Amino acid sequence: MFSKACEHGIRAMIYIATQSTAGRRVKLGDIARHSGSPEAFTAKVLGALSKAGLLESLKGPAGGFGIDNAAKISLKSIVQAIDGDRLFKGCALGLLECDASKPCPMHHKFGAMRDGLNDMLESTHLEELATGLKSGASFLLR
Amino acid sequence: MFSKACEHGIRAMIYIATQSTAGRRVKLGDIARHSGSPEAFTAKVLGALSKAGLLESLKGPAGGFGIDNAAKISLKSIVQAIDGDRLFKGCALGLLECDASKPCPMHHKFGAMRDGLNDMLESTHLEELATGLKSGASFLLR
DNA sequence: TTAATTTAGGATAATTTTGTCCGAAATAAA
DNA sequence: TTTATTTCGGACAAAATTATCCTAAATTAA
Repeated sequence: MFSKACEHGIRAMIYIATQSTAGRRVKLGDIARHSGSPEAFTAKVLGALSKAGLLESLKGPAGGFGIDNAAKISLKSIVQAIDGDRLFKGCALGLLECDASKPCPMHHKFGAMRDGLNDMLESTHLEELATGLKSGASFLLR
Repeated sequence: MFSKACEHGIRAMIYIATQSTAGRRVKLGDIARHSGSPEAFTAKVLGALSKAGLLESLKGPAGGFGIDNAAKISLKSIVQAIDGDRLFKGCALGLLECDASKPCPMHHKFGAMRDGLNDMLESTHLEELATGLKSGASFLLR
């Protein structure tokens, strides 16, 4: 469903969100450890998320990554920043073009499902996921 | 969402279904041409589907591939034969284990969406897709 | 039996994705 | 200023996926 890069990215973002009270920064090593992702690869993904404006980063001692508006960051924005639009706009059967006027055989059946995915990702924000994680209702490492 | 192999496989199966009246066989070259897939790679995928019992194949002149129960072949059975269970059982965030008793932060939100996907793939059968294609309501090449 | 046709399957190649390594740049503190 | 720390970014490596090639095996027909 999501690429590995995206899975790493989402997990990292959720962890960062749990730690980002009052502009506090989290270091890459911490993030990788607590989100179960390889450090160097996570750095790449966080770079993309930072470039997309979903994350603040600062170099040097006392530097690190931080999120200050977790309530406004949707899962969709993260997925889009990493995996692009393929999940939201691409044809289920891989046709280069596919729309209601000249649909692939799965187009209509797929549409409803995709709308559901889209709604879910748009309406889910980092803050609620971070809250669940902090409260012990959910987990990042298994 | 689906792997390329799976996209090729579904397209090929739909085309074969449109041609499979009364035990008629379709040749690989035909299938590849009409479903817009690379021939040799499609051969691999069809091999897997044949091994899974979703498809009959016969060697030699007058040989080829055929489907005789398109009404009973669901999209899900095709996806499972090629991509396995990852889409239906894997954790959205890539955790090795993830269930309601110790869920990842996305587990519950993801569940509803996945159920929708599962239902759609289970309730959609080759026959109806082939019918749509034959009638000109949908297309395989673009 | 021989020849032609067609799938099966293994080896190999190309591409993409995933992941690592390392030096440069920035920043803060001593 | 120097040193330590940390992200940034490019090059590189490994693994998975996608795709091709070629020979063998099966089957049909001449």
